[in-house]
Amino acid sequence: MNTLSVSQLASQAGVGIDTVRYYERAGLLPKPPRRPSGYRAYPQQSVERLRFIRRAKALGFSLEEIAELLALSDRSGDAEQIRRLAATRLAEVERRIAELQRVRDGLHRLVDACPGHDADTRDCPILSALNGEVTL
Amino acid sequence: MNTLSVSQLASQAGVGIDTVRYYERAGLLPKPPRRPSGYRAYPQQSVERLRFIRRAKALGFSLEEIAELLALSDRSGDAEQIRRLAATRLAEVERRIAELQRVRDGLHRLVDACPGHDADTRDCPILSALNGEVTL
DNA sequence: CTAAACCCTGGACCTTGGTCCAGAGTCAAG
DNA sequence: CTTGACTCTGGACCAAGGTCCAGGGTTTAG
Repeated sequence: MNTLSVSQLASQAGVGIDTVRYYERAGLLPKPPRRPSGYRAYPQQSVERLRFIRRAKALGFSLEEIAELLALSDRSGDAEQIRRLAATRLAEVERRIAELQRVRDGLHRLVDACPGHDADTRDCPILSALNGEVTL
Repeated sequence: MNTLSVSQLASQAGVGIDTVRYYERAGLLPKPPRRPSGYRAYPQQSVERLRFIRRAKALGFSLEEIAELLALSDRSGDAEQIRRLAATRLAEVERRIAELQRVRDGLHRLVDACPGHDADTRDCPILSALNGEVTL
């Protein structure tokens, strides 16, 4: 047979069985035809669809956004909407990076200011900074 | 009276009432004395403690790590342990930034490759990339 | 004195992306 | 035919960090 059981699909796509069914519930994976017993019988295509999801997830798209990408990709319309989704994601990633860089700089100053051993917690500059007594 | 009710404390520290009680349950805020009615009566100090928590949270410490910082700060021992916690956090933030930069670069390539309008989703390079047909 | 505003507790609920389970049915090998 | 592996469903549960609610008691201003 050239259809796949749920466990075959899962292992070929590198995800868990429960994940496959979860994606179906979430509308990311179309409901597959069933064998008379009720077992899911996936077409080979589904492997690619799951891999698409994995790649998009790796780029930080939420499952909801991925559902949108898939819907657009299924409908064959204007590529502009796809570009917009990616650009939005990109902007958010850049915002997040900038935020983390601020956090990193703050932590850096704390760590650099701390003498390590030879200091008591009572006058640890990290604690002072967190207490707002000084601004590093 | 120079003690604070839970709502006074919350508003002075800039957090929600429920958050104060949540922090108490989580062990971040010591259980305050109670008035005969059972109402919590916080010392002024508690405002600073909550602000400490807010600053540490802004630096990406989890509540569990903050509990540790507070415990160390209460005990007055060696500042080295504090430094270690901050350094660990810093390393993790740096790891996360590097990861997001990879994501950003991937998204950048996608967005740059997409012609926007004038292309059909059938040959949108973003979808091709997500489908694994090409590697940008 | 009364009404509004406050506080108490314990527990339910939220988000995201799954993971696990019980109880029942199905399939393949020997 | 039996045994073990597989599958089905619906729902519970997890992390983290809160947020909200009901049903009751308290406090305070007017």
